[in-house]
Amino acid sequence: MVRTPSCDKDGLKKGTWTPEEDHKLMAYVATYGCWNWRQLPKHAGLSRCGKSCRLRWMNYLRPNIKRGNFSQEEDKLILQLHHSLGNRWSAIATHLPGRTDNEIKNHWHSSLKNRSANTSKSKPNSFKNKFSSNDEKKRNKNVLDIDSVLDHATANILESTPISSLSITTSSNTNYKNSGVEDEACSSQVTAETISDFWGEPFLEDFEGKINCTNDNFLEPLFELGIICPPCPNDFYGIHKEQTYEILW
DNA sequence: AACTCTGCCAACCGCACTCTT
DNA sequence: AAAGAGTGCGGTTGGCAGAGT
Repeated sequence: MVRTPSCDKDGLKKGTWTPEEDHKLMAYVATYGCWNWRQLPKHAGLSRCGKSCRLRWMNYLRPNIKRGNFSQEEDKLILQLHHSLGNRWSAIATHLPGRTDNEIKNHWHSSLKNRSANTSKSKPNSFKNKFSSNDEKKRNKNVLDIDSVLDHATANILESTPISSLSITTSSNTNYKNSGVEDEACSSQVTAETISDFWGEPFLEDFEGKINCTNDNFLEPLFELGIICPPCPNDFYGIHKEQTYEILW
């Protein structure tokens, strides 16, 4: 879980992310998107490798991440999918909205693997519910006040970017150690009044409220922030080049 | 109360794949 | 076609917290 902060040979920080680092990453991604994970930490003022930033964003900071206990339906689905897909966690995760491959993988190794083994031995009701109130408490022990993060992001947007008329609606729930905040799920809205042609750079806009994608990496955050929507709601993360996306603002 | 054991899970690592030049 | 860069994925590690003794 919590790793002792340390630095690698390049002076890049490793280990647990601090709230300050999360603030920086969220503010940067909310403003500029994740256009290049390798370059991102440098521009965001983070002493982290791009890989670490990507992992942190994908698994914890991204909007719409679902935290807390896995429901029985989710467990059942994971078991079914694992039976047919094997350890292809990312493929399994696509069937569980809001769950990350890492979370599913951890859940499998900590709980479902044994359950699966027990089931195969035909031992109905032989396992207890592993998610006691203590487990739930543990899961929620480090929840970040996402509103404060997004307030911070808004401040950064206003201070450092020329983006205008940007309206971002997002929700998330992120754990922190000793944050003292226990919201299970938070939502917030970020509004900025300035804009540049930044958002236009990676796209070819046809001025009819549509975007033709030329760079995959720019679209996902726009989906997640509710700025554009894909042609098909079920294709939220199925970003494709040469496809037209609708602008929501 | 103190110590040990165990479960959980955030984060790292290395490999594979895709894309660009 | 080959090489390099960037990204995604799955396996594994490390350490905290709670349970047990």
